[in-house]
Amino acid sequence: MAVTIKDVAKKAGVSPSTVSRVLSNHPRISKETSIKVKNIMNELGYHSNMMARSLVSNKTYTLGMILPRPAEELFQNHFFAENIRGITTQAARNGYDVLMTAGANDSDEMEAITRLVLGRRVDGIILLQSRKHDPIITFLREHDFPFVLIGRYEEDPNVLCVDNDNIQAAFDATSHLISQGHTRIGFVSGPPSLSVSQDRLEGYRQALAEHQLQMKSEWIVEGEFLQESGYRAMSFFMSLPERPTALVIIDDVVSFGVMRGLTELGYSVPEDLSIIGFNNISLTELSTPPLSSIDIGIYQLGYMASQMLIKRIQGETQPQPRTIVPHRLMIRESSLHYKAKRSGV
Amino acid sequence: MAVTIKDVAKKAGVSPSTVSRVLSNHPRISKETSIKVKNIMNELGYHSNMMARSLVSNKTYTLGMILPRPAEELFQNHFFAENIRGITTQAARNGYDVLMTAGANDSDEMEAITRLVLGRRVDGIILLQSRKHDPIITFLREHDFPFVLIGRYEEDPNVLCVDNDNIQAAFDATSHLISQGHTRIGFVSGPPSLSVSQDRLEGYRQALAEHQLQMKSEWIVEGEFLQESGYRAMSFFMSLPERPTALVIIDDVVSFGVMRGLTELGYSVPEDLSIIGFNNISLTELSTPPLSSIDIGIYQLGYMASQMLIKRIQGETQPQPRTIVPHRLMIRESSLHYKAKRSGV
DNA sequence: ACGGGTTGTGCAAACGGTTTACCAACTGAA
DNA sequence: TTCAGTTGGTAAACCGTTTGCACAACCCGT
Repeated sequence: MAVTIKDVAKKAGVSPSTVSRVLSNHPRISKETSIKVKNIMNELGYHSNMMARSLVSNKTYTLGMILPRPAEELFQNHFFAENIRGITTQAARNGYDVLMTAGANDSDEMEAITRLVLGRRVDGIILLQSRKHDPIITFLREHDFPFVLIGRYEEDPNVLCVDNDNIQAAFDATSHLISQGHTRIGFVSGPPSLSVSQDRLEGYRQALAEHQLQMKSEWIVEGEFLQESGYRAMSFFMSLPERPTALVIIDDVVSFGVMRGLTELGYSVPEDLSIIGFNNISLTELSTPPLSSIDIGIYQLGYMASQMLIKRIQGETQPQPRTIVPHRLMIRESSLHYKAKRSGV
Repeated sequence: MAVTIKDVAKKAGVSPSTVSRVLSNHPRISKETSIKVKNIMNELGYHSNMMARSLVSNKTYTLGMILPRPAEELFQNHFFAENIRGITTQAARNGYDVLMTAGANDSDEMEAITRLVLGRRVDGIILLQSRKHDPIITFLREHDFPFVLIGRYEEDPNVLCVDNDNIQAAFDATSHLISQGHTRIGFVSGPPSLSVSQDRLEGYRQALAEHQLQMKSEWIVEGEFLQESGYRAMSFFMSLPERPTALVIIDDVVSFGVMRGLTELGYSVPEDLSIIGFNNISLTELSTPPLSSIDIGIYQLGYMASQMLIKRIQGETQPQPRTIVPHRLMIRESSLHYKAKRSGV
């Protein structure tokens, strides 16, 4: 049905091997033959069959990933979309495609990975998340299969991964609030088991320490990456005899919960409470007031992961296993003008 | 390196063909042999090579799609993420994976499609968008290659597609406002060239007509799917001598522009102006007040598209080429209690 | 005991490429 | 003239599966 290398060969009066060599720019093919064959290829509309090519070359030019299961977190959709855009764009630039597969549960997922790896469907894998002692990572390491993790894997420092410097990011966010004149700053954290929570808390600590500011344990609360957590944290803070005047908040969605609660209680942002969140989701610009946030470069995370993986596949060794994607402060209304009001302007 | 069908055959003392038949549950393989071979497969950790299998069977069990290029519209990320989740989940249920590829420009994209189709990398394609007289669609039809479009294609009624009933959706949104006691209802539209804009406007018209309500052309404004468009529309409406008391707005992001503008001018939603948007993006719940919206079932759109495509690939004929995904009214604060305030409650 | 239908399995030819080994013809230097 | 070294190309093996055809062994009714 489809036109094969043999059809081209026959029409050009050469052998299939010659056509193959033309395709791969083999040095020992004459200019003349090459041009002749290429013309015939165009004429016949030849396009090489990737399956056949993969079979013999053992390369698929495909990166695999598994679709993260729908998480409760609102942030997920944004992260997922931006991330995949970064991954796919970079892959495309290097001639790779991205294969996505889904699993309804853990064993499904494991089976999917097995299928991709052992079935030789992909050349490498990008993981969008990991658990402690992740069996998927164990599997991939055992088979010495190329993969890159977005995030970080405590158990094994040799795992290739790309991540943010969350300590520094929180440090910067906190410092920004300090620079706005705040001295009483609280922190709304996520689940304490997550390394993001730990790292951001640490950055917050360091910034306060550097400026010799008071750090009260009651100004640190933990929650989920949900709006409700923000709402609850806000209620708590506002009930304190000595309130913070600004908050560093683990995630934008949580920040929205805080903002909403404040509005309901008749307080205003940033005058009564200045806030800054993390992740810079698109809604930050739309809220009233617009929310200051740390942009963690989600697209870039995907982009770099893709790049690292392709290098790894092609045998380049990485100088170090971890790549850090820089973050950016996106300062908006929610964390500005505090001083202005205080000083009566 | 990897364990092949031959290794299994050798160890089991049978021929490769027998192993292959065990794999495909061929009826004429004895229970005995089947079990023996299966044991050996487990023992050796055998997994069949998809490339080889595809080569001979001419099936890849893969659906292809091209990554939409970053659009200006905020809504895109949410749509993309939900959509792909639907597509991939349904695909996985049927044993298919999804291959994503990206193109930086039109010709890139065309080349990518060619690669997937002619290179026999996928069994079918899902298109997330289309242009008028889309060359990609022309190409696919010419090659009689299975594909499904999310959206609709005016030029060819035979194209398989899945879409919403936007006329009905806008009808329902408008009717809802009417049921809340509004009689002066405006419409904020998108680019008039898009069929979404046309259809939603039509639904709005029909609802007003059914209730014999006044339809003033100055109560209909066009814009982009951007916040600014909403802001501008709002300014315009509020400057009119005879203002609408409620708005049907083509998109949630636009609605946020309206809400923000109203807040800035000291008006309040829904008391001064009730609004309802489309698409039900996640922020709708987070805004103050929460925004009423029409949920167009984005996940479902992807899910159905995937299903249609797989059926088409497997040779099932569809009763009709278009599938309509039902929409749902998500009523929130922004379009409620209008009457209540009017009557002084 | 014999032919005809099942059953269970092996052989070998695809599928569409790549790649190794090999060869013929042409250089050019000794 | 001869021999070694290029240059341009062919033939055949191979990648891992599937599958049509052949065939032996059995089962059953006559």
